[in-house]
Amino acid sequence: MAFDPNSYESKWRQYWRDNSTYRVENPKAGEKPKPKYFVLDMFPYPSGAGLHVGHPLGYIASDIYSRYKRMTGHNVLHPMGYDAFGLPAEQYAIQTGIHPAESTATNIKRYREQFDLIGFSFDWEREVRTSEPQYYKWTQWAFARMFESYYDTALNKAMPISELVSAFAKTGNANVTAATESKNQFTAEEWNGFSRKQKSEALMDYRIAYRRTSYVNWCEELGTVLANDEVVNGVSERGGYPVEKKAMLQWSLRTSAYAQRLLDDLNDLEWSDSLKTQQRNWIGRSTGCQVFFEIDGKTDRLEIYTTRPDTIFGTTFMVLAPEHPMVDAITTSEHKASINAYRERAAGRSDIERQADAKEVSGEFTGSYAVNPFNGKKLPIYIAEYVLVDYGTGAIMAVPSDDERDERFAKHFGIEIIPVVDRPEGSSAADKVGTMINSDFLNGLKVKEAIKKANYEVQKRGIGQAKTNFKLRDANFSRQRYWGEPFPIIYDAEGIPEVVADDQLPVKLPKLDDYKPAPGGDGPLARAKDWVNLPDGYTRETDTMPAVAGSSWYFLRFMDPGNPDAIASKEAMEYWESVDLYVGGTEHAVAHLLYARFWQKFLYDIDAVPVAEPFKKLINQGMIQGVVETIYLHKEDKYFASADLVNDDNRDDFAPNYVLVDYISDYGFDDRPSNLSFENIASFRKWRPDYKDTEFRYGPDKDKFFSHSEVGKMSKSRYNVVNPDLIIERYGADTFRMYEMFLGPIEAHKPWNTNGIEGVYKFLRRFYQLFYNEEGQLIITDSAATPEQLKTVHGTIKKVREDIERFAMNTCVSAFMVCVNELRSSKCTSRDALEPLVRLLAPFAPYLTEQIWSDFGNEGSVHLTSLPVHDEQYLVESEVEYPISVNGKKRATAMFSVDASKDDIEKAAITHEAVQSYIEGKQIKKVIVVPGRMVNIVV
RNA sequence: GCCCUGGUGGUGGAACUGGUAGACACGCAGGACUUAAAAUCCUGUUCUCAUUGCGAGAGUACGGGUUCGAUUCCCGUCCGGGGCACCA
Repeated sequence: MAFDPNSYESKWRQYWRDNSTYRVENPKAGEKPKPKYFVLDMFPYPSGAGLHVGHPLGYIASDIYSRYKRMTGHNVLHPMGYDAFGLPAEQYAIQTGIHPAESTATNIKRYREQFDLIGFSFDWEREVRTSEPQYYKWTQWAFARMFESYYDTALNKAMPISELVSAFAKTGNANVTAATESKNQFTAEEWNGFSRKQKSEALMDYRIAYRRTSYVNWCEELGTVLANDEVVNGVSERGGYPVEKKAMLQWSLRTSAYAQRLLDDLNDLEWSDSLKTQQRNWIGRSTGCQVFFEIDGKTDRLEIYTTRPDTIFGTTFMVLAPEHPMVDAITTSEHKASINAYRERAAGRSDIERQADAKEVSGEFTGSYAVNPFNGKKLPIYIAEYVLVDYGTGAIMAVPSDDERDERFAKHFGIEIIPVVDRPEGSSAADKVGTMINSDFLNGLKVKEAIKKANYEVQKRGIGQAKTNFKLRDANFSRQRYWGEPFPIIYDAEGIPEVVADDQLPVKLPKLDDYKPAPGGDGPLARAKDWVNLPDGYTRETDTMPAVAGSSWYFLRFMDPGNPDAIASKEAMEYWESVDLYVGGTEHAVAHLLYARFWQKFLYDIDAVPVAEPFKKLINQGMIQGVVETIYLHKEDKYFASADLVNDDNRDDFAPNYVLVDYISDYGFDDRPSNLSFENIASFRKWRPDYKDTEFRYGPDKDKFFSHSEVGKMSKSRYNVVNPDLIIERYGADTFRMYEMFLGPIEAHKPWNTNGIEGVYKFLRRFYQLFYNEEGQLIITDSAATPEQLKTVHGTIKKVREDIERFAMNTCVSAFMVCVNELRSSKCTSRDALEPLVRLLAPFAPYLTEQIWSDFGNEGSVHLTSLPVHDEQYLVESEVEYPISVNGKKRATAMFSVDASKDDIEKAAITHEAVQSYIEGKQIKKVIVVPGRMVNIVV
């Protein structure tokens, strides 16, 4: 019987399922547990398109690693679940009326089939879905705890809000060390005199989950608010709809309070540098100085933030953000009209418009002046868009000599420029080098010393202090959507928010007939009157949580998925602790990973988890890209033109149309441009009946109709999704798995092509043929393996183990190929040599190895055996081949015994026949012998 | 603009701490088997020159440097990919 994966793969799929081969147990009380290892994949959003060939890349690598760990004595937690809340299912529901839960369940079923097909070793008994009430109960529970906590900046952790309440009652808020943006001050007497409502509002300024009016990214088309990272180039990431700034009452999480810890704890993680840098940039720590400037003729002081207090003598004007709260108070009557016009214009402009002319200089004078605290100089106060209201204090001291933007502004408005740093040639202001000039007591100091001195002086004179700033903003946590977690929040008749009691959780989503947003910026839940209105005049919050909520802690639930009393039991948490290896794409480098780290730290603070970081080691798999194929439709004459008829001059006359990639021949070849054959054109017409009579115009090459080909993301809308099912049907899952690994390093981005898949298929067939004859009978014998064969096998064991450990699955595959090629040419049939190879290959090709293992007459799965260990004795060489170089250029090779002395090797090398012509008549200056490596003769 | 990455044959890639550049695979060329094709198997395949045989030289984006020796380390330039972007 010839090699035929289809003949056995489905059998083993069923076997693994029936026998729960991959079930993982938590250790029982009193039992001495095996060392644990937690391998996690970023769980997918179950979209309607199903898995494409890009998704499994990371899953396969982590599956191999999990199997490797399992076979080397570890208790491996390797679960999978679904990030099941999200926008697409809801939009689909709006279009079709099908409940998101229903379409999501359908999609999940499809995903599961595909997962099973590929042969992943997930423990499906631990599956989680973020949209299940028993899961989101704990999302709500964590939110409730955040509502009931504040961040103590002295203790550097979250604390119960009740402690803050008693502190307020005793001493007011003047001395509390709590993270807040509020400037309100109140005494104990004032606090005690507050109404319930006033107290509630005051506490909102401190809660870690809090509600405030903030400028948010409002997307009218989607009817919801979006987070900054859901907005790309001023349009929504999903759908590409315009996004505007809007002031709305929104739930937020005080992520900014955790900025320093999120930054510090990065250092100990085994993450790539680029990823850590991305997180650091996002957190955006800067150290500077907060300084108060008096305003001429006013009692109010203007607070600014600068990283360059040394340049304070170069300040020639001040700038406020247009939205700055002090603008009204300082604008003089004759400037009111123009200031208001400017502010209106700024408010009406979307981010994309602002960015488009970021280099444009605009601004408006308020008519007021600030006073430089060091020299009393009067400084005109402007407002301008280039100062952002939500960074620092929303106001700056402008130093045109040492800031590019200030310089542009000063030149545009004809404002004085005073040089204060004598910079060396070729350096810029950002380099912070040079010597201070025109700066009174700072003169003669180097910039870095001057910064320290200026900080000191500011503090001494009581006009400010050194301060650290972060770009990281609080997370906006409200969405006006249906398909997300309801907030565990109710409002009493006065509108005071309260958390829903723990025993009332989960707050389940109500049934709805219409998923469209309700009018007035309310979410669809506002339509569910029976659900919203509670006895005693209470009402429910109608916003829902964003998609990041459920994914911020799902890894914890896998530790103890069914637990009704906690996220997971204490024992389970202490045993599994955190994720040892996390594999996923870079698209989640910032948002998901940052939120998950924040969530974990909060849970750590309230003693709900034992460690403060969720993911010890992280590997980013690259994206497998698709080929995007387009053909050109003439806009006026409505015919399709072959790509060779389209050039830069007439390109605008054509509208590009994506073509289903299946209809394209020859893509991926440089010398044979992608094209549609006659049959393909017929298929295309059938696929798009609206074009069934459209003419296809050929270019000079009359045989072929060319399409335009480029590499791009695989997506349903580009019709270029390659489905793994078809590959598996043709070659089997083992080939698919190994081919994806063989494509290259796991982190690399690469376009999908099947050019090399035959090579991997051939390899597996040859592996099979080592064990079976053409009739499908085992041909293994008990004859002794030769030393060469044992060397091959043990060398392979050693290399594969090392390469798995450093996640180099591609070189593992080639090591297997080399091994099989060698054993094949030496006609190896020895069980001693071949049996370990079955176990070694098992993590990569689970189906074939299981079949061979069973044909060997073994009971039980090969995947529950142990990985072979290499025996060094088969690898020791008596002789080593040394390259002999002359002046670094290899000229000959020679064999030397491993224990040959340096001197012997040197002597033999210089008398070696092949090198004579290179050293003849020249003086040998030096001979370098690296034992076991090489010889270099320097002449 | 700033930050992070990467640049190796016709192609995907290998070379882990500086030590035989191009493993493995695809593709291509030639051969065997076949009436023929497919499949399979064998041989060759970095480039240039030479070729009757031995060979010789160059070569890891480019230009320098350190070193006995550099794909690997350092400096500069160019190009690709990703992220951030008026962050004071």
